[in-house]
Amino acid sequence: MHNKELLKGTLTAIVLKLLADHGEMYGYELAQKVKELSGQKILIKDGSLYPTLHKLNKEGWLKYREEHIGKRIRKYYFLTKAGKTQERIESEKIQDFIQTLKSILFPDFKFQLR
Amino acid sequence: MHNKELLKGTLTAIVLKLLADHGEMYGYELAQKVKELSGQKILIKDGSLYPTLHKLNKEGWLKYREEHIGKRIRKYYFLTKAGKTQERIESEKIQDFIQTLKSILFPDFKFQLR
DNA sequence: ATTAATACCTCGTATTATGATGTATTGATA
DNA sequence: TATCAATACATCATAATACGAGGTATTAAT
Repeated sequence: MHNKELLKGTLTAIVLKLLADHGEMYGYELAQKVKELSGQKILIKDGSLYPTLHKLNKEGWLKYREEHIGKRIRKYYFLTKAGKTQERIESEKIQDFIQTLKSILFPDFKFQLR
Repeated sequence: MHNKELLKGTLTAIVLKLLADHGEMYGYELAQKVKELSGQKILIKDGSLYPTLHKLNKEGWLKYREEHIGKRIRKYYFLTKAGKTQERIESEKIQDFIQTLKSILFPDFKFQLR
């Protein structure tokens, strides 16, 4: 994504959504999935991802279990009950945001269905 | 808009787009128009608007003429040639951003037309 | 007379993704 | 076997940007 500022406020929703869709995932895997789904346009950096995962964990929206792959550690994150609720809230927020943005930037399509 | 962070990076595009659509407008009018078009969801604050207008002016994307309404001053802003070009660039960026976001958050609608 | 709306402005603050930096393992390849 | 890319985690200072707080002043409404 060329303009980094546009991504502000979206990372929480993205992480919650991916975990909702794919069950448990580890950090590196999440970043790869975002890259894949976005057609290499959104490249989540570790500097963003890990602090976000820690924050969401602190909020009580996700937990993790550690898995030892050889000598390497993976932390598989999964949504809590509260996290599943929050995922719906966040997704709705983004959808509403998109609609609102469109109403200003593309007002010609005022009556589009989605 | 509930989440302020989501608006980050959109204000430039919004201002350029409104001026492209409506010709010259003054600051206060721009804020009102955004409020109206967004169904009162986006309330641009003076603390954001005026610095942005000054920045865009500095970039050479818009100029203004002053009009004296009684003892009150209005600054009517309008796009320069460069500003019109930039407006298209910014709008495209936002549209691309929206598509990319959708591809992650609403992947079910992968083949939607818009 | 008082208040809300209009109309402009500046500056410090909060938020958040990133860049820089670090540690370490594993797989590929020359 | 040495080197490099990819994997996998982490922390912290920085940059960008909308906002809040504060300011000045005019005009319309009550």
